[in-house]
Amino acid sequence: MSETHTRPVRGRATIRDVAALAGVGIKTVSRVINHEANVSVATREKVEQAVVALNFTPNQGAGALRRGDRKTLTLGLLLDAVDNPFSAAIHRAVEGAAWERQTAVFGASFGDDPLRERALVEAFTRRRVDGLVLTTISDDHTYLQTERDQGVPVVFVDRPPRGLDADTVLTDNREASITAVAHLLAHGHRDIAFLSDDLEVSTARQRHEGYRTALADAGVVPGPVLTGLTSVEAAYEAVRGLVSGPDRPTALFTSQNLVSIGGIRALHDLGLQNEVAMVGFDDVFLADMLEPALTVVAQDPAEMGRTAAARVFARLDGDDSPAVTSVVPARLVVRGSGEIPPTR
Amino acid sequence: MSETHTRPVRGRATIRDVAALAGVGIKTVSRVINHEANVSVATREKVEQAVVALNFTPNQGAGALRRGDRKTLTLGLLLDAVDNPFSAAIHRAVEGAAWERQTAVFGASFGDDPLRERALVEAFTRRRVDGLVLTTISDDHTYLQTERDQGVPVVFVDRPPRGLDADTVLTDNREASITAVAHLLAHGHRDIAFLSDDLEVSTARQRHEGYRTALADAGVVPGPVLTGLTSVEAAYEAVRGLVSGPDRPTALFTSQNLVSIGGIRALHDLGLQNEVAMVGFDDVFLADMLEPALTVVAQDPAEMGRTAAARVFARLDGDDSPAVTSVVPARLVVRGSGEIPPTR
DNA sequence: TTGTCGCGTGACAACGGTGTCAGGCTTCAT
DNA sequence: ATGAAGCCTGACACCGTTGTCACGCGACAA
Repeated sequence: MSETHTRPVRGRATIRDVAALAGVGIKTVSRVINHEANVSVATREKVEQAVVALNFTPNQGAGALRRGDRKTLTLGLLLDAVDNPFSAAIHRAVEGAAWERQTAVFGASFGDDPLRERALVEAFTRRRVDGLVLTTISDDHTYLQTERDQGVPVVFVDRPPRGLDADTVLTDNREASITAVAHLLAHGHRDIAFLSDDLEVSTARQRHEGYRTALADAGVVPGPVLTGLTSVEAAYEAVRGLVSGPDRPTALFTSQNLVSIGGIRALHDLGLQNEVAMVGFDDVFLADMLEPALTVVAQDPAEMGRTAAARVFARLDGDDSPAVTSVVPARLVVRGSGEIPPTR
Repeated sequence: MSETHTRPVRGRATIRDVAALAGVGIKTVSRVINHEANVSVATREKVEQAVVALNFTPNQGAGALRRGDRKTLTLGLLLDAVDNPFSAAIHRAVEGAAWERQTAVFGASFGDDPLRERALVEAFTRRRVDGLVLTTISDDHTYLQTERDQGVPVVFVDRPPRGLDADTVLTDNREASITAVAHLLAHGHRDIAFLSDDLEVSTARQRHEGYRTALADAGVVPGPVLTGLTSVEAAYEAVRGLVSGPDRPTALFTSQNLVSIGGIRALHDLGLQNEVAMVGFDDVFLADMLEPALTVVAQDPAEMGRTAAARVFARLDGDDSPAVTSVVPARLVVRGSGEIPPTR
């Protein structure tokens, strides 16, 4: 036992301080805090007392550095925005799954900025996260190949990767949109507008495709298509303009939650909420309390998050089968706004 | 220059690999990646090329271990639930502020569980976060004193600490509740019910206190008080029972966002939404689109998050003035439900 | 008795970086 | 010519932990 070690007055206790106080070697302390075998009961108790007395908390970063597996018990989660309800539901699910594996989650928002997406991934890399769960905005994900080469599993949620073959968790946006539009068609609508955020985003493209497919299958001519609506305000103005004209469509398919909210506001302000039918993509809080209540195709973000987390951890546990794409079903929630008959 | 170092085939490039490839010492590589002065242009370029060639990303954890300040550029953020809109808004604001300081944020939810709160703080500690921003559920925060002794700044948001003197960011719940209740009184109500989640939570207690104060100041007898409503369903049932009886109150003050939602549902289901006045605490998505639209006292969670982040970073920058409590104003948003006149 | 084995233990190197320090080389004033 | 000062550079120790290995000891079989 080394007698040279003196506990510094300030600063956090280290394993050496514990060893000195307990009168054992540092390796023995390491054994105790990691619950390894082959430590006598008496020694274990001495060490545990010293741990409590010094309020010792092991430095996980230092451990990760030395440990063979080099795991930091940390996950990077990239989201559109942590305060978007859809993203937040994914976040909660991933965090819940991670917690069971003693893993902490870095949550980060890229907003609409592909540069920030990359900067955030690099920030995660510098911190040596064990895995990445990504919603992305950039249109080329080859830059992530390096990470995968280093053994860092990458799972995409909500939007598929481009230029990279990786695990992906998606809603079938095309199919769900077909359901939404078919619902409007079944209620007699023949003039259905499509509103979405940026068509550069793959989900918006697929929803648009579903919209066109459903109409084509029914032999109906597409209605007005308004895209690039990246905020509630933009959607509000777009819908306001759209339904104010003489040839207003009889129904709207708002293909994203912020667009739906803007659309609802515009219809309410114009007193048209019972004249123009509407189906939204994504459920929103209180949608059932509106008059008319909002009919939506609801994704299941919690399930998406759970599935994504399960994929990452499966990869970390050694699953090296080919990349899989999981499709989480969406469901039509009929509430009223989608069943308004055409008025013209 | 050491010729003994060979780049391993697998695994991530280290500073040593870069040094070997560039033909310089590791310390010089360190200088380049940290943008230190006194490196010749030629050397700098050689190193930069090697960094790119090997796809080198420094291991921040390893650096933090050795560096004097010992900063991990990491923050721990504890929230009720990352998918609660109020919490999520705080999250976004903290993350935004942290990003400007190259700091990543661990976001975590404790649900309703004080044990999990402590476990999460310990998980943060093990990862040596630079600071903690906490919304809490436990009723004794003395356990955090250890962290502060180690120089980790702790800032409380939304709910004040107990048994600890620390920076705190709050809404003036008492004052905001007085505003809400005074608004109902001004519209002629004399029978106002109070509904809240658990009174063990300090915010709920203060809101209750504001309710009682406003009534006492007006010489009005308190109405029914229903507490412990910790879910939308519980609030729904409580309100349903409350307004179904013969002596139903003429107005409700629902002092938390989930309680408001349950209350709205109950009133709508009974067709009483235009008979019973209601003011909610906390704004909710789409509250302005309801009929009647919901009058609320709205907190400003984004501002709370920004303020909390500013406090943490000020402390990290050496501010050692006494703990401050910042009060973020709430504002009354008049929309309709709070202006319904008493019907009895 | 002797050898083998397993248990409990600690010395030491190593993980990937950064702080310290000293040495070689210029530059420039004395 | 001599010295002082400043720039550029790398050797080396060290941050806090875990992996490896070797050692002493008691139990037990031969």
